[in-house]
Amino acid sequence: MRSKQQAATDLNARRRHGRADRERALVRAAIKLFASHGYEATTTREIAAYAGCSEGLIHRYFKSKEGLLRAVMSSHTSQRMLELAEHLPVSDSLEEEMRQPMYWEVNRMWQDRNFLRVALQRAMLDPKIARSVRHLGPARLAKVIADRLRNYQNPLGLDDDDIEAASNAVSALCFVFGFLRPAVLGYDRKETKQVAENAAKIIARGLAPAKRPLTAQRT
Amino acid sequence: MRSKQQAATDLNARRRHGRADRERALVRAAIKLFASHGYEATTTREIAAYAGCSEGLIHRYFKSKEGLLRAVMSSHTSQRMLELAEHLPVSDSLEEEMRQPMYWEVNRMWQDRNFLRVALQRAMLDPKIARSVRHLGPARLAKVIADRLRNYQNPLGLDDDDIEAASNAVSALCFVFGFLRPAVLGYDRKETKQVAENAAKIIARGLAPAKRPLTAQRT
Amino acid sequence: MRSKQQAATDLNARRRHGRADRERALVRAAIKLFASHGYEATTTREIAAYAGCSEGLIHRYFKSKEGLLRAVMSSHTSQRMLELAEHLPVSDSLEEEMRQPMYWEVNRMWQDRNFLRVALQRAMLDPKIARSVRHLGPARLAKVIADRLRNYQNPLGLDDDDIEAASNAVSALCFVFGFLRPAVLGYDRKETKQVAENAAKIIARGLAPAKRPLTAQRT
Amino acid sequence: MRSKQQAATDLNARRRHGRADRERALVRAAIKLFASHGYEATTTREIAAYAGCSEGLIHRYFKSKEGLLRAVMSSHTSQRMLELAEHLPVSDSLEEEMRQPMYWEVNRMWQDRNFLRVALQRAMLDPKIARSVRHLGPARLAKVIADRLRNYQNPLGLDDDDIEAASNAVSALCFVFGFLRPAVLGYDRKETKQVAENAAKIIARGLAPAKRPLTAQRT
DNA sequence: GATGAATGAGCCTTCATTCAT
DNA sequence: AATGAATGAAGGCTCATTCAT
Repeated sequence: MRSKQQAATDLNARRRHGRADRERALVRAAIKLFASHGYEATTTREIAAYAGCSEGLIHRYFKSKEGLLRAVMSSHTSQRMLELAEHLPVSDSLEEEMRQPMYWEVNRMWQDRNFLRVALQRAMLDPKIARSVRHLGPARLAKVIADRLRNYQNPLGLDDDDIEAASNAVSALCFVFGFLRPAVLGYDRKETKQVAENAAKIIARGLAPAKRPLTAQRT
Repeated sequence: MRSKQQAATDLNARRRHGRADRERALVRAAIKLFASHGYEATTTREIAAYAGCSEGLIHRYFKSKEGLLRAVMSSHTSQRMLELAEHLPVSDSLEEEMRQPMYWEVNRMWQDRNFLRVALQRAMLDPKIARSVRHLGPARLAKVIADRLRNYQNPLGLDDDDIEAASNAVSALCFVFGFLRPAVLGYDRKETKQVAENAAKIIARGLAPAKRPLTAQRT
Repeated sequence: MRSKQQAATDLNARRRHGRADRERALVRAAIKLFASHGYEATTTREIAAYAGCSEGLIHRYFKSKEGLLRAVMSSHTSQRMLELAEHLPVSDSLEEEMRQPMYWEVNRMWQDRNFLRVALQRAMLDPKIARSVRHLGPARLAKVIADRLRNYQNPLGLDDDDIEAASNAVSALCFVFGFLRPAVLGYDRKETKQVAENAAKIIARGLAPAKRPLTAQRT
Repeated sequence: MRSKQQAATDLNARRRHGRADRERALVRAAIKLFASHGYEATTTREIAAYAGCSEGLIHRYFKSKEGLLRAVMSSHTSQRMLELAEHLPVSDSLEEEMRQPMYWEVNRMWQDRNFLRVALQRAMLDPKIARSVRHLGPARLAKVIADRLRNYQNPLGLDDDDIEAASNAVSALCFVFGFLRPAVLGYDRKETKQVAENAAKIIARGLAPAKRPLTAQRT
């Protein structure tokens, strides 16, 4: 037989669980609708309807429409940080060191394209959001790549500015070919991925121009 | 003494001029305000006040707020097309062939940053605008660069896929380092320009990797 | 102690009641204001204020100002149809057969004068409303009177065209003396009623000219 | 050779003529458009376009939109007063005494239906207009008929209340069958005219029911 | 806690009126 | 005197937010 207290705990758990579910549903609905119609043009009623719950909940859970937007923004920024570095195996060529994170990131951007649309929209209007996007977005990938290249640096003697430039360039290419072109401008996704890959190769070649080809070909 | 006809012409000219001035003022105000607050959050009153004329004029000239947006969109798309190719001198190195259009474009993007914010905003919400941005935006620069590289191709024997990838990569870098990072995410502009330039160098090197070293070795 | 179900029922009832009350209040306010200022010149704000509720409710309940007008139009047209025929007792003289419906109708028109003003206004501007007014308005009363006269026809041998003309004439007199003159043109109501009654007598006499005088003389 | 003064006079005449023409055109346009769309829903721009002149003229000539309405109202009320009585020949039967003015009036109402629509619209909204319509409208015809009947009275010994009732009834029938039913409610015009005529006959018969038969019997 | 009906501030738009030419 | 471009007040309608149930 369960104690009263335990029953209450269960109830709270259920409640909290119910609440967490609804919150997630609302955030997901908001991402979807903000992404396609824009934040301003999306009504709280639409969001509630899409999430399958009542309009008032938005204000209970998130205080306001803007609060929901804040929840949307923090829903993705927190967890994605660490995923990248951990999931990537070390590879044995410079080209692979660039291609692998790029591949991973291009796919992630496609998955998160709705969130990215919202984030980009708002970053253009709100400097505060712009700042957080700046730290969590391009810098993240560039840092990971730069670290990898630096690990590669010693034997090859890569220039530090070159590492900086190359890693940031790859980060930029991920954004453009992984998100902007296919998800916003309607480019064919396979083609953009291919172009991105080719571009990565060229950059890798440019980073250590004499290295691979010469040694490889000469031997 | 002025003839009647001339007076009438002057009158028409003045009137048309007055109207054209006001239209331009409204379009400029709209670009500025749409860019900073977003299209939806900008009220027609604000636009009229910022442009220094009455609200009704927006509807007289542009039919509706959306009509003003259309005017905004076509205000930049029409003329910029041809400017790029014509203003650039031919240069004697591959690196220069890439750096020059990039330099030109990065500066242009900074000048047009407000317009670009509006265009990007709307492209994310309206597939029709997305399509026109796609054709007038990235494709334009990539084409110019690709043509230049192709002129360079014969003596060097550049691969066609490489040209495609490199020119599109440079186009992407222009967007990110010329607009997105400095104008949206608040990066320092000089730094982004430097990174862009370095990246262009790397790409140029990567495009013709055997070039400098090989010729050097050949001699 | 009331059961949960009953409480819920009460709640629904109260809610539905509350809504029905507000709807009626809005429709009544609209009739009153449309009648005195005209449909176009009446603002939704005025209507809401007069009805004692908020402006947004008009659009929630009736979709638009025009929707409220439609509600106004159907608020009276539906129920009045059958009332007339059923409430009138059969009488024993031709004159009474005409006077009774006329009396009933003249009073009804006065009661509904505001609605009639709105209906007449809109019928002049909207052929669709004109059509419905035509079927529900003059035709209704004329039909009732004609039926009564036809029941009287056999013993008297009334001409069918005469019945048609007389019943339509009475219907017209009701409109003019029951509504137009007192409610629109500001005639004294008692006088117009008296004139209507006298006119009805004349028509009754004209319908069966030899009838009454002859029988009167026979006694 | 014409003197300077005469030339100026001609010019004034032409000018005044031009102005009078334009005024008439504006009034006619206003009647047409007020009648079909209503006063409020008709824009001054539409009126000016329909009349073929500029919008500003309305305010120059009539001071305001309402001033144009006043001009519309007085454009018909002044001249129609006297026409009726003068154009009708004396007839030799009671029935003809009623049918002739009715015929005349029913046709006139059809011709003036647009003006009548405007007048009726405004009379419902503005007591001042209602009063003038009341004096110029129903009273006019009723008076003419009553006078005619009174001329007929002496030999027949008609009751004064009957004359009052009958003439007002005919006036009412003219309005309903000459204007309201055909021009507002969309009834077939020929049918309404026929019904009106038949009703007039019945009233004539009712006015002097015993006349033909009774006098025959009395002798 | 959850609901959704009610609120009202504020938007886009229209249009009578003014005024410079 | 005539034009029609410019004005700005006010209307219908939407929608984030509140609150009674």
